[in-house]
Amino acid sequence: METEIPKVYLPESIEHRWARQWVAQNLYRPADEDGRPRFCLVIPPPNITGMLHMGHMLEHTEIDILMRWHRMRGENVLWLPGTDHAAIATQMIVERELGREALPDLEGPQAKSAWQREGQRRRREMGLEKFLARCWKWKEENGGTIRRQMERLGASVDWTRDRFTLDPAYTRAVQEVFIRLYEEGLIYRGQYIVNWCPRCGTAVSDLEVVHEERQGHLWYIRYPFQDGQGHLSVATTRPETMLGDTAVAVNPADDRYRKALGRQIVLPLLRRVIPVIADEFVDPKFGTGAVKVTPAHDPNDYAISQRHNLPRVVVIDEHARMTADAGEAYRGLDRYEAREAVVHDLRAQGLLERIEDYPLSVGTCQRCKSVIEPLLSTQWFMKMQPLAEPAIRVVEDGQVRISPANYQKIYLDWMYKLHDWCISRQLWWGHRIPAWYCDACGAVIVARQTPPRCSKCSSAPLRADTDTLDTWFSSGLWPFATLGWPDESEDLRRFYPNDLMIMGFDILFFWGARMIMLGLKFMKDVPFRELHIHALVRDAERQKMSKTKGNVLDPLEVTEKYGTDAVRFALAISAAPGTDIAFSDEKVESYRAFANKIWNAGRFILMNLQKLPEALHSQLAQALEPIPGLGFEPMAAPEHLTLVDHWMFSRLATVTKEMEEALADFRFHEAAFDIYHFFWHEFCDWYLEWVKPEIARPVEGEKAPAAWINLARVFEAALHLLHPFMPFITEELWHLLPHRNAGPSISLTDFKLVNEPGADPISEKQFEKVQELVVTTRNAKAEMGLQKQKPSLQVASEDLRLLELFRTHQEAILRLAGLQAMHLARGRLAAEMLGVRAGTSFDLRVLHEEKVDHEAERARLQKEKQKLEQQLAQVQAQLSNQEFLARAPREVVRGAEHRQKELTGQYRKVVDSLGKAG
RNA sequence: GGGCGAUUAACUCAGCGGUAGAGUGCUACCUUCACACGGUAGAAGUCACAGGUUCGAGUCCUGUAUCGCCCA
Repeated sequence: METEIPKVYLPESIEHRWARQWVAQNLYRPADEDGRPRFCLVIPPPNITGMLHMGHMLEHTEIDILMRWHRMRGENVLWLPGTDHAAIATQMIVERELGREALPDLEGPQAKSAWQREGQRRRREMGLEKFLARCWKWKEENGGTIRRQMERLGASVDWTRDRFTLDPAYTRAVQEVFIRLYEEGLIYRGQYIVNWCPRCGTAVSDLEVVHEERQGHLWYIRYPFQDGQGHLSVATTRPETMLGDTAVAVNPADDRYRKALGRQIVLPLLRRVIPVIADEFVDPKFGTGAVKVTPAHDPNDYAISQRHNLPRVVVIDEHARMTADAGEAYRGLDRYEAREAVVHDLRAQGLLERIEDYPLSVGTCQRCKSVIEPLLSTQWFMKMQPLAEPAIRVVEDGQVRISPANYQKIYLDWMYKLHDWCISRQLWWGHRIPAWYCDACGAVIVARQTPPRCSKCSSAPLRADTDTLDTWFSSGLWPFATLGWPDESEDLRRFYPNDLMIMGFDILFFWGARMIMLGLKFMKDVPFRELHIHALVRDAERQKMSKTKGNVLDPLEVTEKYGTDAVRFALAISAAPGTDIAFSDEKVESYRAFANKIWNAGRFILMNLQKLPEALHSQLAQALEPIPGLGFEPMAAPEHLTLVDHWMFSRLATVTKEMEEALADFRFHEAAFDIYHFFWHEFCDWYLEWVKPEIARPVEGEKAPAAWINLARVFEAALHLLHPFMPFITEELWHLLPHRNAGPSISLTDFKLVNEPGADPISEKQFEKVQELVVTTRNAKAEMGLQKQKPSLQVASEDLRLLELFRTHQEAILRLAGLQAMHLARGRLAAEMLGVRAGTSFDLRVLHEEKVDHEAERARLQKEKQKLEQQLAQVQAQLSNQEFLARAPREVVRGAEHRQKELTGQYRKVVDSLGKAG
């Protein structure tokens, strides 16, 4: 029968098909409650504006591996997908679209910001309702990208539970949380300095400000005393803010300024009279030790103003332009134009003492990179202290395990010094703050429904708050709001707390911390038992991937090129906890080769299977099923198991257990390496090669040969171990095998993963001896240039059982080592014969007729001698050390003695041979 | 300024008290009927540096250097 299985694995020919089927069949919707343990993880929701990047691909690969692993263990698994409305990002995109429609002819680098400005203008023109309709339209048309990408990559999520943070049900949860926190006094409204982005036109939280080191200046300005007697010099990085100064402050302990305290100063340019005050906050070492105080434009100065009851003069507005209070000369200027004008005017008046270069850290908007303006503004805040305390406790006492462990410390450090969180945003796309204002009496009313009139003075109508909530506010509820909260839903009961959360470090505080705080607050329990932080994917040069650098890889593109499984495997095997991943094409190529290897192993088995009589297929099908409670123990009767079978099943059991332990600890790289090594270098290189003749031989009769049953069983088990890492290729191969009750997917078949009693160390040791014989022989043949020949071999050993072992497996040894015949004899081989090799417990000699290259042989022996001398010196030093003998554990000493004996034997042999060869 | 992490083969990284490892690359040989995205064999490392603890240190401690990240 002709094979139709291609020689080279072509992922593109199968992946799309399986991806579609998995979704169409709702394969990953968890079953109704049936007594099995459940395993639940909710996705860290990607932005609707986004596309999947390599970070997502790594995140989803890690999650998917664990989901599939747990599913095969027979657990009822829910991986809940969804997306985040991404307020600022979405609004920016839609505004830019509006701007582009209005100014279609613009081009060049300036176009973007012009469109943005025009779009903002048009947004206000069209009003809230129309703008939101436009956003929803954008979402419907573009927001599905992530979902399509996830489907393509085979993420085993339950699409029937897909969630979006602006879903009506989710919105209700957000409102409910706001109202309850407000009623408890944990949310309040007030006037404070906030981080204001002049371009986005909204307040942002501390976390959304990115600090950048920039080269700036320190301007030293003279502030004359009112009495005309001298001046104070103050240093500032932002001279334009002097227009809002309402004091000069010095440290009370600073003797230099003792006499200045209490005196009045005339603020240059504006001629406002301001006092000199003493405040502990002032650092005497900064600048001159005297600092200007600008309460409306600096958070520290604001704090000083509270302590000293200073006025607050706003001189910069929400567009970063100077206000009327900045003085007629500067009114309307941009903050940087104002800086130049102020410096110019000060210099003209002789008040600019000097300018120094000064590196400073500038806060920029995470979203649009504009320089953040600290602005005095009325906003809504969440009190963090009462929420943070329990969230600290659950991590400290291990109710939430954060891994890798060093992130636990980072989390705690951040939590200890948490400030109140500014949660209101001057954006339209998002969750409206459920607050209304009575202009008649000034009352603030927070309510679930629009109140018809003021609850205090009964005036009507009321003015609705136009602000929305920080997007991260809604994501903080994700682990329970996605499951139906505030209703006491079935899902909530079943799946909360989630078992696990996997996210990138960049959102540990944005999401991780807030999920823990809000989960504890509203569910009275942690949101997840474990929080795992995955690595960062960098490019091949270890550079961070970024759009500006142009080194961003599109996972879909890489995937189409090499196959999803290869990319997943490359990511998984590189994902050592705590290390970033340097991702390169070469790396993926090598795991594409692995996929190809798997494919061809399958191809070999399937091609030979096709030659078997149909009747035997059902017997093999039986062999492909796990034994309940035992998993993939060998099924054939013991008398049908050869050494290589015992060895293989033992390795299978050990590798399974190692993978289980590695995955439980998020050591994806180890689990991936374990199966890689097992499949390629044990299953393919040894087992498959060993049983090849049995498999290729035509079978007659009614009974499937034991070799076939064992091989089919090991291969089936290996496919299961590979499946979480490489779902597509394993799915395809699995369906080509003759299963009795084939289900829709390998991922839904139970696989008993831990199989502890399966290990068989005695068989492993024996097989290793055979391997040593084969490898040593190949090595000797290669060294003598006899690769193409089939020489005979002499083997000698004092160990009769070893000789018996070799005799039993003579056929395979001859074939694998490329020999014609093997002569076994008791004893050792005389070293003076050329071509003798000493193994640890046997000698061998390749018999050959060709002339040996004496020079090469001598060089090899010299080198061998040197190496052995070195190793011997090491062991002897150890064994001659009385302290070592006295204090080291006995098995270590015994190991050293054994090693010394072996090395000495080998060394003598080499020296003898050298004498002969020289 | 405060904190954290890294430094191991040409490259990318594991290993974290008891004989230095892998993948890629490199060298030689092999187109043998699963696979050249393959097979067989091989070469390749003062484990950043300096002290210390220990019978024994890539592995633990201290310091130094270089690089990276986070926070202010």
